[in-house]
Formats: sequence, C-alpha cells, structure tokens
Amino acid sequence: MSPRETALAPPIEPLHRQNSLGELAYGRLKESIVGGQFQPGVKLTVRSVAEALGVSTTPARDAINRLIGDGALVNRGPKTVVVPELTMDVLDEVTKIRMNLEGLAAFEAAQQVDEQDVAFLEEVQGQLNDALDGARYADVLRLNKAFHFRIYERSEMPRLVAIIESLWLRIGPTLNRLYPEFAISKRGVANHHWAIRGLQDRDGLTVRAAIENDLRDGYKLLSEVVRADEAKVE
Amino acid sequence: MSPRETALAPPIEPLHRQNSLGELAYGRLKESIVGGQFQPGVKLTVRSVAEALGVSTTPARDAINRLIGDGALVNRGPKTVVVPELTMDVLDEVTKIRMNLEGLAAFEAAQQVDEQDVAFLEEVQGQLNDALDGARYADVLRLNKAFHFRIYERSEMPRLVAIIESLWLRIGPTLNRLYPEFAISKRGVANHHWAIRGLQDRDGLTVRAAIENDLRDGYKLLSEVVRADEAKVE
DNA sequence: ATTCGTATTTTGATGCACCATATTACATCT
DNA sequence: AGATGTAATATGGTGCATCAAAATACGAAT
Repeated sequence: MSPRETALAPPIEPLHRQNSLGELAYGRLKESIVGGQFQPGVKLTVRSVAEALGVSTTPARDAINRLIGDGALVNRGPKTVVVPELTMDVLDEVTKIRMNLEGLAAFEAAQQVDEQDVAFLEEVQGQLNDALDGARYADVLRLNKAFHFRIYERSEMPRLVAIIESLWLRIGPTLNRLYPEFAISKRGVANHHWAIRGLQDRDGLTVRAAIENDLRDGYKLLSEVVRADEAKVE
Repeated sequence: MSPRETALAPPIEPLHRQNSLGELAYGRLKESIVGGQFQPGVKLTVRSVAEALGVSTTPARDAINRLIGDGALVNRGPKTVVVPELTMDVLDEVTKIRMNLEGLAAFEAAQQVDEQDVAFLEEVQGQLNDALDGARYADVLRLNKAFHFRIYERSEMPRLVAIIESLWLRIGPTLNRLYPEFAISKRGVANHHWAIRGLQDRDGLTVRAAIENDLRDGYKLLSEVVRADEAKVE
C-alpha cells in the first residue's frame, strides 16, 4: 500500500534541470556540426572550444569527448581532434543503416500523425521550396532536417530518433559541400510530397518507401562529392 | 605527386595509445553493465566509481557521463545516477530496433564468413550448451554475447556493431534476471544452429530469419520478467 | 506509526594548475 | 626546394579544491 497522496492529481514528471555547462556545450557543438558549420578536417581544441563558448576547459572537454564517442569527431592524433572527412566506406555503411532505421521510423510514424503534423510538414516543405529557389542553402539543410525529424519523432520511439540523429551527425559536415556545385535534385521535393501523401493516408509502407527513396537520392548526390574528394586526396 | 616514400612498405596504421584512464574506466563500467554485474536500480556515484577503479574523480565522472549519454545509466535525480529499470516501453522499442539492425548485420555477415568463423561459432555453441546444462548462467550470457557479436562483426560494419552494442547495454542489467526462474528456452539453441547452417550456405535471408527468431524468443522471456517487475512496483 | 520539516552529509559541476608529451615552427643540411 | 632533425610551444589528461545544491538522516508533531 502506498502512502496517502497529498496533491498534484496529474503526477508531474520528475523534471530536473537539463542544463549543465557540459550538456549545453555538447548540444551547441552538436548543432554546429549537423548544421554544417565545420568543414571536414577542421581541428578542435579544448581551449578554443572553451573560449568560444565562454566556459572553462572541463565542460568543453566533456563535450568534445562525447562527440568523439558519437563518432562525430575523431582523433587524428593523440592530441588532435578533427571533424572527420566522410569516406565512401562510412557513407555506404551509414546509408544502409539509415535506410533501415529511418524507414522504420517513417513506417511507425504513419500510425501516429495528426492533422497538425501534416500541416507543419506542408508548411516546412513550402519554405524548403522557397529556400531552394532562393539558393539559401543553410536554410535548405535546416528545413530538410526539420522535415525528416518531425516525421521520425511521431514514431514515438525516442531512442530510435536519437540513433538516427547520431547518424546525421556523421553526414552533417559534408552535407553543405553539396552546394552550390551540386544543386539539390527536384526529386527530393517529389519524395517529400510523396511522404506527406502517405502520412495523410496513414499508409506506413508508402511513407517508408518515400523516405527510403529520398535517402537513395541523397546518397547519389553525396557519393559524388565524396568520390570527388577521395580522388583529390590521392 | 607525393614525396618519396622512405620505408615501411605496408603503411602501418596511425595507432595512438588507446588507453586514457577515462577511456579505461568507461570500458570497464560498460563491461560490468552488459555482463549484468549491476542490478537495476543500483546507485552510482562519481566518488565510489573513482575509488573502485583506483582513479581520481575526473575519469570516473567522464565514464559515468558517457554511459548516461549511451542510455546505459540514467539520472533519477539531478545528482543521482542509477542503473535503469527496464520498462516494457523501452523493451518494445529496443526490440524493434534490434530486429532491424541485428537482422541487417546477420544478413551482411552471410557474405563474409569463412570456415574459421563457423568453427568458432560451433565451438561457442557447444560451450553454451554445456553452460546451460550446468546452470552456469553468467557463462550463458557471456557465450551468447560472443556468439551474436562474432556474426555481427563479420558484417564489416563497425558503426553498426557499435550501435547494436549500445542496445545490448540497455538490456544487460535485466538479462541476468532471467535466471534461474526463467530457464532459457531450448528454442534458443535451435535458432543458433539454424543461423550456423545459414552461414555455411552463405544464405543471408536464412541467417537473418534465424537471428530475428532468436530475438523474438528472447523478447518473450524478457517481457515476462519485465511485466512481473512492473506489476510488483504498482 | 506515518508524515513533515530541519540539520547534516554527500554529491556533481566547475575551474584551475601541473606535467608529460604531442604538435608545430624553424633552422640546417643535402 | 625538399627532407630532416631539433627547439619551442601548445595540448589533453589528471587530480584536486571549492561551492551550491541535492540527498539523506533525524527528530518532532500529529
């Protein structure tokens, strides 16, 4: 038998302050990396990150180490941390995993979306088209991410979403290399519309197919860039 | 044109010392958790871990924080870190992801295995049977993990393997709750033999089916335990 | 006995100093 | 010039002190 409850009909979740400086630094750095703020190959030091974020070395070091654990940063030497160059090896592997995981998330999401979600996605897609026409590539990346993750979050599988995000982290730095040389294919737009239609119909298989196709198209673009880079290095 | 190479015909990989105390502490703790050394609910403090490992607070704190990032530990309060109790929510989600990812790894592995791998798996399976008969449950867990990951590693997808390991990390603490009350079903044995046969035939679909079935059987067992625990708490 | 408020202890986060060593800049030599 | 050895510099790991705040032990009140 439990002690008599004293109030608070809807039992509020524990909710402890989310923000330590280390956590904050981690989030900031992560955001910068997926957003493509760092060119591959850029070197990061504890002290530079600490200064840039206005914190001491400890939280900065925490953040860097966690990102290394995520595979978003790598040790090029024992004391040299860099944003990794994307290789075909990694791109191939990550794409295979993404097809499975993002396909799964998309499929599950189809059972959970509501009208608000669809409206949001259509709004984002509109802005995405505008950004494409206006050649505002940073916005394109941001909006594309917003589109995908709005869907994935509706899978109600938060651990899955976290894994997917960690995969995007590996692609991020190279994503903004797509522009302006490699303009985004208009097929991307078609895939997104296709996904929206599938969500409206609550048709998981269609949504999954649309997302998988979107990833396939993205892979084609990215692999061109990566292959070009790998050729240049040799 | 590259500068004239001066020696070392097979270009040795960079190889920087892998072991910092933080890294070591992280590995040790992780091992203890997947091995089921910690009961769910156990509280961990920076200072206790530091003392147990004979290091100062800094590497201990690093390790704990990284494990929290992995989801292997959770904050029950702002200053209280515990080994999480497995819930049906998490078990369901993790199982779905595992079916996809371990299925993928198993499928890919079928193209890469050689006779040595098969011999290893048969050897492990033999020991596994003995351990089951002898009711040496800790060994059962260890051997089962060795069996699965030997296959997964042959997928030659190291990032995939790392993700799978992070999922096992979530199940680990509850795995050893299976014994002795819930004896392992002999179906597990059949699944493993099925997988070996598929590997010998280089038949990816069969290997995947065998692994997926193994996970399904494991799920049934685990869900019984979890449901019993959840009932007890209420 | 159970609940509640308070005092005590423990805790994690943070900043910082130290040190061995990795990195880089530079001068030298071929 | 390009390679090479060496000196100067910068860097991360680690331990530790400090502090605000959280967890807990304890005692009073009902």
